[in-house]
Amino acid sequence: MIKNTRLTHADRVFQFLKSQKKPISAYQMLESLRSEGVAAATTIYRALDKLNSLGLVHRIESLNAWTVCCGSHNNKTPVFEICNDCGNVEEHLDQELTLNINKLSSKTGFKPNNQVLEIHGQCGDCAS
Amino acid sequence: MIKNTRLTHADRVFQFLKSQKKPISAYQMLESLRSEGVAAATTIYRALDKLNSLGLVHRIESLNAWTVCCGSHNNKTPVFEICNDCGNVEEHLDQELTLNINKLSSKTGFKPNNQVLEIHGQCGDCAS
DNA sequence: TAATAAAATGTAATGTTATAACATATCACT
DNA sequence: AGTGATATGTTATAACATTACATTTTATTA
Repeated sequence: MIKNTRLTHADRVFQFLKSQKKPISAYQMLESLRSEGVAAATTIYRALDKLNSLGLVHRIESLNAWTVCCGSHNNKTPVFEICNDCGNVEEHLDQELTLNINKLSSKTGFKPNNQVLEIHGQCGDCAS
Repeated sequence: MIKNTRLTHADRVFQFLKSQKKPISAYQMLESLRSEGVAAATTIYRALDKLNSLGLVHRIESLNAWTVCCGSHNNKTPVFEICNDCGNVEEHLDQELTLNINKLSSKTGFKPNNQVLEIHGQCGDCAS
């Protein structure tokens, strides 16, 4: 008695993102998933909304693009290192950085809720 | 013999941004500066490019909007605290946080070049 | 000062990202 | 089979950003 076998477009978007090495824009996803029956931008954005609220994907604000989450965050805030040369993006979780963000917030009386930490530069591979 | 008194649209954009408390989108600037002769989006974007490369303004990636720089950074990376309630944005320079970012980078072999640090949440004023 | 080079701006079109409003289809469950 | 919930489609449009090329204005200098 198999249940919930239904494959939704959100699943397709997630599978597709997992197969990609770099962040992908919503419209790129649409083009790539048309062959699987996804017909409209709206559907992609709905899928991304859902995946995002499940913590399965991240939006990279400075790229207007999306990528899968590395796993679970354990209360650490994710930091993305984005290579200007090859376009690869790595997600990192750093305890100290997380603490310092919180420390800064308590200094300024700000209650953080969602953080965008994106570092652009050159990755180790491209530097060598 | 006065020279270089010419007021360009870049100056007008800068003046306007300085008069605003919250980040402003390019098209909002256009609407506000039409009365001063700014006629097209292109002009706004050109002005922002220039001001940005002079370090006079910042783009807030997660808002698609722009704000003046707080002053000089002294090698510290700016962090923006963005209030979800009132929309105010504060720029902070934090030594420790800057060190953390650099430390993380040296750990991962990444050469940082430009950082996007934007914290969304609730500011002190709105919390009380 | 007329000629010219450089900088600033305009115009028009288009590309890209994101959302809104409403209709329809599909699935899960009784 | 009927019903409600979820998923998807359709169409239009809003919001943000860039391109290519023409024109105007300013600064320079012969």
